[in-house]
This record gives sequence, C-alpha cells and structure tokens, in this order.
Amino acid sequence: MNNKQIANTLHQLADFLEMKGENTFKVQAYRRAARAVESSRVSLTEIQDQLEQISGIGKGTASIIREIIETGQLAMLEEIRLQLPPELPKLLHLPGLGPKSIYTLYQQLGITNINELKELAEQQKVRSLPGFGPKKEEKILAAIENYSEGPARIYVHQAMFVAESLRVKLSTIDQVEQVELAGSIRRWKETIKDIDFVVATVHPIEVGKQIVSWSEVKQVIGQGETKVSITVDIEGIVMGVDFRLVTPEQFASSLHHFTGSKEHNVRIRQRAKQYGWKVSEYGIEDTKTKQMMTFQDEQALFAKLELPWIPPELREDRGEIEKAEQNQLPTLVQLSDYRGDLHMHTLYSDGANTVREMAEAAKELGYEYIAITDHSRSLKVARGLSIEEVYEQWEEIDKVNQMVEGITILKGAEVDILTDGTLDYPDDLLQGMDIVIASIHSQFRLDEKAMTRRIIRAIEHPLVNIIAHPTGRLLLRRDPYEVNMDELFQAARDTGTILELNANPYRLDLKDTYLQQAKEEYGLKFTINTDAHAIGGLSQIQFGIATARRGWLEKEDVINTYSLSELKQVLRKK
DNA sequence: GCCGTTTTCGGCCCGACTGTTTTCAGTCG
Repeated sequence: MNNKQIANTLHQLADFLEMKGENTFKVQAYRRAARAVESSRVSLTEIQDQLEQISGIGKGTASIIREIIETGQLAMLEEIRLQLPPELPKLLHLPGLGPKSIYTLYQQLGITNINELKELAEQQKVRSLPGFGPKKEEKILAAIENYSEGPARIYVHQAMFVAESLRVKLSTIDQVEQVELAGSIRRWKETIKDIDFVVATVHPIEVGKQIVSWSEVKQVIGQGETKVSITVDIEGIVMGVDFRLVTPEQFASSLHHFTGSKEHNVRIRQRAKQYGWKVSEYGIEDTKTKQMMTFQDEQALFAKLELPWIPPELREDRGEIEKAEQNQLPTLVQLSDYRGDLHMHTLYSDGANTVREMAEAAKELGYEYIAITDHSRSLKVARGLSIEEVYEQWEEIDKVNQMVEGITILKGAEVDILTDGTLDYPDDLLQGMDIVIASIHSQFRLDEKAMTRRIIRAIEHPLVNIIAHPTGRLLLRRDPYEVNMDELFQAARDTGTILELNANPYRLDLKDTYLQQAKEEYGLKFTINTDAHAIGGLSQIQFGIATARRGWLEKEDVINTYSLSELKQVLRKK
C-alpha cells in the first residue's frame, strides 16, 4: 500500500461524501489530508504511529489511514459504495456539474453514469428538475460530447506560443495599459489547460469587445465586465483563454490572485487573516476599517504580508510560504547561468544537422561547451552509430574543435541501457569519451523490480556519468517506467552519477517534484539538456530551466552552469 | 474532520459568472 493509493482512497471518500451532501468542511478536511498524504516524502506505512503529526491529519483520518494500510480497504467507503452507484463520481469530471447537481440527478432521475445522463438529457428530462433548465441541459450534453475526447491539456511550449501571439495582439489595443500572463502558464507548469491574462484598463467593456472580435476566436464562452472567456484556434492549436480586465490599481493584486496556484492563494489568505485583512483580486482589505489597499507591484503586495517576493514557479504550496517566512527562499537557477548543453544528436544518428552546425548554433547562444551524444548501435530506428562510426565522429569533432573557436565540443554518446542493465558499447570505447550518457529506449514495460535493477546497474557502471530522461515518461502519451525512485536516487548519490532533466517539452523528465525531493533528501546534482535533434531544438532549454526552477534548483545544483574545468572535475569524480 | 502566540469551540479563502430564479444556489478558478 503506497501513499498514492492511500491518497486515492481519501479522494474517493471525499467525492462520495460530497455528493451525499456531507458537511463541506469535512469533505475539505479529507481532501486536505489526501493532499498531505500525496506530498509526504516518507511512506506512511513506515510511520503509522506518527500520522497525527502531519498537518491536516488528525485522529479521525489517522485511524482511517491505518485501516487502509492494514486491510487494504476502508469499510466506510465500501458501505457508501453499496448506497451510491460506483460510477457517480465520474460525473464530477463534466464541467458545469458539481456534487449537488449530480446528487439531484441521481435522486430524482436515478442517473448513475454518463450514458444514462446523456440519454435523459437528450429526452429533455433533465430540464424540469429543480435548479435545472434548458440551458443547463444543453451545457451537460456539450460537456459529455467534449468529455469523450478526453481532457484537453496542451504542452507548455505550444501554450506559450499561443500566449505570445495573443500578448502581441493585446498590446495593440489602445485602451490596454498593462498585460501579463498569469495562471499555470506563468508558473511554467508542464501542461496547460487554459491561458490566463491579466489586463489593466479603465475601459474593460471596450477591450472585451475588441478581444471577441479577433479572427482567431473560435467561441465566446463568457463575457462580463471583468472577465472575457474564449476559445482560440492558432495554427491548429485550440485552447481556452481567459482575460481578466482590471483597473491599473488592481493589477498587481489581480496578477497575484490569478497566478495562483489555488493552494498557494489559500495559504496567503489565511496569513492575511492573522493581520485582520482580506485578500482578493482587487487588493487587501482591512476588515475593520473596510479600507482597500492596492499595490504598485507583486513585491509590494508580498511585503505588506511581511514576505519576500516568491517566484511564480514556486507558488504551489510546497513549502514556499514557510521558507519565505524564514527568508530562506532559494535563488533559483536562470537561463543566464547556463553555459553548455550536454545532450544532442547530429546527422550521424537521427539528428538533422552536422557537428559543426550544432557547435555554431550553440556558440550563437553564448555557450562555452557542448557534448555530441548520438545514439548507440542497438538503436536501429535512430541509426545508432557502430563502433567504427564512433571513431569517425571523434575525428570530425577534433577537426571542428580546431575550426570553431570559442566553444569546446566534448565527445560523448547516449548509450542504450540494454534489458539486463548492461551497456550497448564496450568499456574500452566508452573510456575514450569525455562524457557518457546512458538511457533506456526499449523494453519499457519491465516490472518495477526488474526496471529498477536495470537502471541501477547502469548507474553503478564506473564510466556512466549521466542517466538521461530517467523515468521515460512522455507527457500526455506515455507513463513513466515502473521504477523505485528512492532506490534510484540513492544509487545516484552513492556513485556520484548525475541525473538529467530533459528539457524537451514532451518529456521534462525528471519532473519538478522529483527534482525537489532528490535535491533535498539526497543532495544530488543534475544536468539540464535539450536532447536537440536539430539546431532549433537547442532553444528548448528554456522549458528545462523553468522546470528546474519549479523543482527548487539553484545554480550550483546544475552542472551545466559550471565552467568547463569545473565540469570536467565533476565528470572525473565518478 | 482539523485546528489553535487572541480560541479545546467555532470557525474553516474569496468573488464572478451562469442559469436559475424573483433573491440565489451551484460551480469554477
């Protein structure tokens, strides 16, 4: 029984209780406990007697968790399952439908799943329920239609592309005084549902009218005095965009409010309450005098609450408030710290450019060094290099090092970790390289034990410097391998092996929470690389840096910020 | 159900929008 499973059970319990009309604070309490379980760094099975010490878990939830651990289930939940249809919570996924409506649908019409809901809505049986009507019925049918296509999340690089083109359009509107991205995209989450803009203007209605008149607008979802909500289609990328229209005085507070995260905001409001203040998107109100304070910028807003400014990437309620209170926020790594990319491909394997073209493009970005790391021989689909070809490439790298000044090209390879954990090249070949990256490109579906052993064997290899994309996930497409991350981190620490944060926006692997954990608990170092397959791919480093910041990494945690001699020292340490 | 340098009881974050109502509940972020 792992933490994830325990948290899931608590979430299910909360969902069911909410639909049964249970006290909302009680439901919130279970949700909060579930969140606490999820973010716990230790396995709850190992600290069963100390559960109550976790904030958000009291006597009641603690005994519930113990029951889950001991029996593998929860009697209370099983009992509710007998009373309520098991598929009912799935209806919560439909936008516009909340627990209250769902319970009404179940009680009055006996609806137990999405199909039955669809059927009765089509027969116009839903509109006559109390609190329902024709519009709501239509909305339900539209929601069911969309639901079958799955939840539409967009990769951060695509969302950023859409956002930047809209930002340009916004800035051409005369009445717009200030524009800033907010929401999850400002926090650089790896996938994005909606884009949020905060717009400062004294003519909100007029600005709203102009926005909905753009040719990119596919659908207007809502249009009020302070908010315009649309769907856009820009070069085939379809996504929702919300514009919050506020006065210049409200701008800083609104920016903070709509940047979130929700959990971060809750903490901020709780803090403000201690001072007798109320925080909203319009400012901070003194509860007694009813006076509204507004702020020049976010810095001033945080300062009012006696906190230093917290970078948006940290605003997830993962400890940033506590660190800010102690004035111990990390100095996050930034793009300007970055000195060289250590993972890229060329025409030798499945890349699109020559060694020289990659080197010159990197030099253009101001890098001091790069490593050429083409695929190894077993990876036929990517035209992995034979041993012979590796020697050829070394000769070419030597030549380009002579020709292109101001940047050093390191000889490397991305060597496949074979199913048994051995490497795809012999040791004497690897010995001749400056840098060896090992990674998995086949046999993704081993069980956890076999996969963990496989990767750890590669980590323990004395010539392996880096494990690339360690969990193998492809965002929105493929789950990570089954692997025990704690054992992996421990092996990396014991051997001085560096773990990669792959900056490719389809991967972003290791993910933010693993980075934070691996740094805090194991003191690991990391490398951020683009895995570029063409010169254009090098610029994707920004997504890696952003993810590193979400993982609380500082400059010294990332070896790509080291000088070449420092880097070589780290590589030799192994 | 959880929690406490004002509390062991009485709170628990805040406001907009929608669609339903005829003053507001539900949902969302």
